[in-house]
Amino acid sequence: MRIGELAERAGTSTRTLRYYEARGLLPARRADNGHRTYDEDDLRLLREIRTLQDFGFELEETRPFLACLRAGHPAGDSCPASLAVYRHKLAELDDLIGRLADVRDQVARQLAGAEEAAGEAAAPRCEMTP
Amino acid sequence: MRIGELAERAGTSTRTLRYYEARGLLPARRADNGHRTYDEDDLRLLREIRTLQDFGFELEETRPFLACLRAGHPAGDSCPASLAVYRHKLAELDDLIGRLADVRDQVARQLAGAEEAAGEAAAPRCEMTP
DNA sequence: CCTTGCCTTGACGTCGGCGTCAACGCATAC
DNA sequence: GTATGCGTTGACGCCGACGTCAAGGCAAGG
Repeated sequence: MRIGELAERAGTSTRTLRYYEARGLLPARRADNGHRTYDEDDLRLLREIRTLQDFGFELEETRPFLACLRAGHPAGDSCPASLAVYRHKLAELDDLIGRLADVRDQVARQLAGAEEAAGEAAAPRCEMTP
Repeated sequence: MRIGELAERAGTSTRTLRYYEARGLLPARRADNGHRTYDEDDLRLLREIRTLQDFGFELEETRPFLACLRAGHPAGDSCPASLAVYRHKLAELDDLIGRLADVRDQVARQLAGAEEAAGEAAAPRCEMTP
């Protein structure tokens, strides 16, 4: 399988595959004419990368999962190093979500306060009106 | 007040102030020798920018708040355009937090599944042991 | 006179994950 | 012969908010 076919089957681009190879994530064998050659295992590895990417993992963080698959394990997360990445990402997500929730509440309060101030300006001294 | 003093009083850098001027956010008057000159109002505007930046607002999104202050309003969020930015950011945050929460749960499930698989491999057929 | 310290403009570097273009080769189909 | 369609490498562009360095000016103090 050449680069174009692999890209299409994985729903990505040839540029992406060359980039992964340059980063050492997904090295390719070469045909006599210099063309990159891939097999079904490469497709599995590529899909592992893409899945993790969709979850927000950085490329570097996918390495343990790839190593795990290459070592013959049934899944990319069958190895301790992969689990460590999971835990790290989980902590990262919890922290981020927490901070975003704080910001969200502060913005909501600012908005509520500003809306109230605008309402008072539009209809002042109306606290007792129904 | 010159650029260095303003930067220090706002807890930022001179580079940042020049950047804001280049973007048209915080223009400066000039002294005879070409040095930028700022006053207390500029400090207020700058603090408004920094506060919003800390909340994750983009620089472009701070413009309505600055215009509001320049128009003489008591707060940057005393104007409808600012409230619109608040609401937009709020929706953005809710969306982002929701998607991150989804990812978080999926990662957590993956982790749980992988840990269970690893546990079974280490101590197989132990469902009945206490 | 010379150093120190503030200021000026201009321009390149950073980070991640590619997109996009250039210029080229090789092979098959017409 | 040539048009089409695959592949190759190299290199610059993008996004946002600056950091950092270069080269220079100008004023006060020793």
